[in-house]
Amino acid sequence: MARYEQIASDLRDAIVRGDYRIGAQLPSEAELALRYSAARGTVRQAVALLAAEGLVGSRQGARRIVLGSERSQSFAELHSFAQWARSMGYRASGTVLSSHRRPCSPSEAVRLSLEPGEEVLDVLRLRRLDGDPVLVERTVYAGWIAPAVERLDPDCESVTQELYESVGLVFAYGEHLIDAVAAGSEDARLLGVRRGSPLLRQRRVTTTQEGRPVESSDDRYRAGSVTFSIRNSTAANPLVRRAGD
Amino acid sequence: MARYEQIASDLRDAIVRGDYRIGAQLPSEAELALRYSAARGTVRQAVALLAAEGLVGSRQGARRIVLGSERSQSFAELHSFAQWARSMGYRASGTVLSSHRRPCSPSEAVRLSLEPGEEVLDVLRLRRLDGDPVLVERTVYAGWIAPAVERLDPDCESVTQELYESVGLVFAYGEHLIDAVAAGSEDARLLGVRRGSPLLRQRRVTTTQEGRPVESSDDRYRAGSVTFSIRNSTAANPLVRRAGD
DNA sequence: TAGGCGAACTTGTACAAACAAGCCAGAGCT
DNA sequence: AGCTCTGGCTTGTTTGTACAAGTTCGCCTA
Repeated sequence: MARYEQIASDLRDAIVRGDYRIGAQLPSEAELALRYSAARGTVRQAVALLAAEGLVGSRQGARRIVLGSERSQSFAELHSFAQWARSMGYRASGTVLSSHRRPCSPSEAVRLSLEPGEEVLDVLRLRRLDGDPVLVERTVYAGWIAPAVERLDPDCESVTQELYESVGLVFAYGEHLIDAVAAGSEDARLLGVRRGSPLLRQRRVTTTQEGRPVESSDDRYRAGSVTFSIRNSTAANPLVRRAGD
Repeated sequence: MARYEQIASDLRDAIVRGDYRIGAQLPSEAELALRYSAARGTVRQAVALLAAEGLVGSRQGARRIVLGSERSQSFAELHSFAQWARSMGYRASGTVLSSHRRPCSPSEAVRLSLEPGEEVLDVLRLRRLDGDPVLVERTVYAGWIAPAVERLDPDCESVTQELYESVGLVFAYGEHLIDAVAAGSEDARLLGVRRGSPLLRQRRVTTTQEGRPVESSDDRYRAGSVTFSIRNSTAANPLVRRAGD
């Protein structure tokens, strides 16, 4: 673990613990540098990390202030339903309802950087939290990873983790589109809600460290089961609004 | 504009223009430093900016790669419906349907850092895109900003901009919770959809540069009108999943 | 008392240097 | 052909320095 990560971690703990309340000022960079016997640049990297997490804000000339005190989860926990559920104290389970290969559509070819007509693997999964159906996942995997996905246990808890352990695949980057849709008849049946009831939809494309697209997925959460949370600032602006389709 | 912002801007333009395709490698830091006659640290700040936007990814030892090629909007455009709409080429309008003062509830007192029972301003707005009703906004403003809000034109296009011009108020930080809900009868009537149809809900709390909460809002978008988009990576992880409520 | 001014403090930007750690391709070997 | 290994390249981390730019607060003055 790098020095700046240690410092960030230490400060984060202090904030989460309540040593610095929301709205309070953080010590100056010079003071922190002295306290941790590090150069000012190193301290800046540490607080930049906290700023990116939305825990602290800063303005030139004024002390940094604490904006929030909740620990945000790691990328792995965002990406993997199972890992997220576990960290929140839930018991996650899931079932593969169907899985078959087919040629990719033109739009999928673009999204996954495939040749037109190349083969993909289409998987439908139902995911549960503490036994309750919560999420319908329709995932399209690029052909090159399909064999590894097909070898997975149909009731496998964490696909992300299994793929890492079996073939060393790491999900490194993701793009997410979030909107609301009405439940179709299949969605409704699987999630145990009425047709037309609201679902939170997350469409995502995930790529490896090398930038190679792995999967494209359409995930639909039962309303009320899951909320997405984002902190932003004039400096860091990850969340973007788009016109619908 | 800082040197590193110029460099970032230049690289961003090149990516958006297509000089570097998705999946292609960026020049090395040393080469960029030479090209721009800047120190390596300055170049690193520039590419860190692009990485935060999700345009490029990086791994130690290997050249940086291009992940996306779409320009993402600024914070102002995220926060202000009107500014976002304008940048996308839409015509935004809006109407205040009701506006009244009342004592704040205990939960609002916590969210807005108010004393229990302190006065707040409750505003209901309907927003349109090219004339079509798209968004119902239920906003609670902290008492100290209420007079300025009440002075606004009821059909004011951009609240954010007006508040900046009239009292110099800047929205600097925001926390957003995104989920899906069914339209209530009021929502349905205002948006012209059926009761129970899906809406994309964005609850947010916005604060000033000093970390002082200004407003807490419950915004409901008609399904299909707006999509939220986020890029993330193992390094930068702004988006977080939460259990419902 | 209200306002203006300035000094001290704090964060932002930029440069330079050095070493660590990981990636990759080509040389060389089996 | 296929494998290993090594050297060069590239990004990551840390330190130190200097100056720019914005904030804060006390002091002085009108």
